Amino acid sequence: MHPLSEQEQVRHEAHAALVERGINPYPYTWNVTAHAADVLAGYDEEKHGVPGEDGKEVYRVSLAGRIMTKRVMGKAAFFDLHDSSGKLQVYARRDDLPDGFYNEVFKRLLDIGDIVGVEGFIFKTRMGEVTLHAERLELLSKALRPLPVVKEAEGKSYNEVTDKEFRYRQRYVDLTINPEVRHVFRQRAKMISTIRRFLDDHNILEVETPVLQPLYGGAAARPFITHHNALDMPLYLRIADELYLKRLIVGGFDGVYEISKDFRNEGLSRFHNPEFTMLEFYVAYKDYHWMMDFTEALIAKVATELHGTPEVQVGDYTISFASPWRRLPFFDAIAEKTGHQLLGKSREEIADVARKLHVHVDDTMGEGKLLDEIFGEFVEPHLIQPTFIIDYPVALSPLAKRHREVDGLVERFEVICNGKEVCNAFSELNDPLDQRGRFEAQVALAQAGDDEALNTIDEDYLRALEYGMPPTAGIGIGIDRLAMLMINQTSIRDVILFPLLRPEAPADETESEEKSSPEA
RNA sequence: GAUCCCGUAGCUCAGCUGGCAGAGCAUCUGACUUUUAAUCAGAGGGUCGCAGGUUCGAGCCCUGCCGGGAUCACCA
Repeated sequence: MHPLSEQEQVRHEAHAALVERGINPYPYTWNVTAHAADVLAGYDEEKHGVPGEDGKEVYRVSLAGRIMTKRVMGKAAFFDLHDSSGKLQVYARRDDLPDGFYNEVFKRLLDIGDIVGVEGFIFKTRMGEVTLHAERLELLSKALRPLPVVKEAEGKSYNEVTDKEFRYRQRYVDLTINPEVRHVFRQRAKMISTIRRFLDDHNILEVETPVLQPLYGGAAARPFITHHNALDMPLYLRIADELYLKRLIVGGFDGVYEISKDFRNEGLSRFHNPEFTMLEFYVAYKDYHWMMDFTEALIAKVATELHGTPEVQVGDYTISFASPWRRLPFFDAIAEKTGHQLLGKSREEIADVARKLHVHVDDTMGEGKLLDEIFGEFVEPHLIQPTFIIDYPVALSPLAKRHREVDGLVERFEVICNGKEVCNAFSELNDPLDQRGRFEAQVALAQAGDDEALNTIDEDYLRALEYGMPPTAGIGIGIDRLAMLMINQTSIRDVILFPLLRPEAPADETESEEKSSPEA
């Protein structure tokens, strides 16, 4: 065990003293009849009175939560009880509690951070605060570590824990002391349940497909590799769900969706966590035009559920998710921002323009890559309101269907919002011969050294397509990035409960060294 | 992977030109039966991220390492 701080020693001693008195510091249940927020909403000064007051009803409740502040004044005390809904002040009086409890247990052995159950009646103090007058008070869980104490006055917080590392590593503490963090994750949950309900209501079936895959595909990214012992074979953690979900469309479902963790073995940043949540769905007999209408409706619905309006404040911008969103062809977007129309231009012409625009160019970059660079630098960061960028070059999109009118393009869109990609969707490529050709082009790229291109053709996926996949529209939506927008958070780590961090140094160095040393 | 910034008590932070390690909250002792950042009186609490170096002397300067943040690179 780590060496105990002074405050921890005090708490360990309190724990022992409680046991000594026959009080179990970790009892089994407490009958909760109300939450703090219910009480604050439900108390009515006209109607409710203290026991013995004529013509008034006594509002009795039983709550449970953490002691977060303690103001002791001799024979009576106030403390703030925080539960999942908020906080309620409790008034504890020596003479209203069992003999000795107030002086010897409450004052001496209960600390900030301890979880307690309180039963009593609600009244309003002289200062006008709705308060629970305790008639019964029990310890439900002793906190052996001191919780950082955050004080508040007139809407301002003092001594708030600001250290991001502390907050991410000990998210349980972050959630306990920062109510706005709980709010973020409630909003995230609401966002996901809204999406689920919307898809369910449209008869799109929720399915589960493999996380462990013998071949990975559906995106360009480096995978995590693991190993199955019994089969003695490598397995990859999925980087996307796409190819399995489309097999299910082949199988005859009209629509399927999956909300899943995907894994990409890449760097960490404000926008990237190695495991992240992806929503993908595929709907038969539809194309990307239908998908744009559907996506607008879905995301506007999410914004409205969360905020009561499709307008969302994101950083300095007010972003409106109300439909319709602007639909802007990829090449027109580049033309608009740079003045160069590159549609139909050769690789060399595009490279010339890129050089003129001071975009880094080298010989290994194909035209797709060059266009992507120009787009990423001159267009993407400037699109704040949600915008459909449509009709991408074929080279960038090995799983998308060729454009019905324009040669060299595919029917694909991305939604860009607040300067970042949130969705990627296509009319799905269902021609097995075309798909084989695109896979072969990927393999060629991989052999040329692109470590993100697929290096193996998924023959089973092609076999599925050869049986016939109906025309299908499909989309992937990055749930974490959508959450960042919807909840106005600037870092993906603030919308993921336990983001990946480097491991902490072992608490006891000497012990682990002894274990790992063969000579010890 | 690169660059810049940060790491001091449980928490928030100060620490000057290198000269005894500081404050508020929390903790402990005492007072106080409607307080609310409760108040009043007193006390204790430190591997200054880690390891070296320079110096009579290092929280402060130098080097390396560890951890975090931001930006970039990477990222269909």
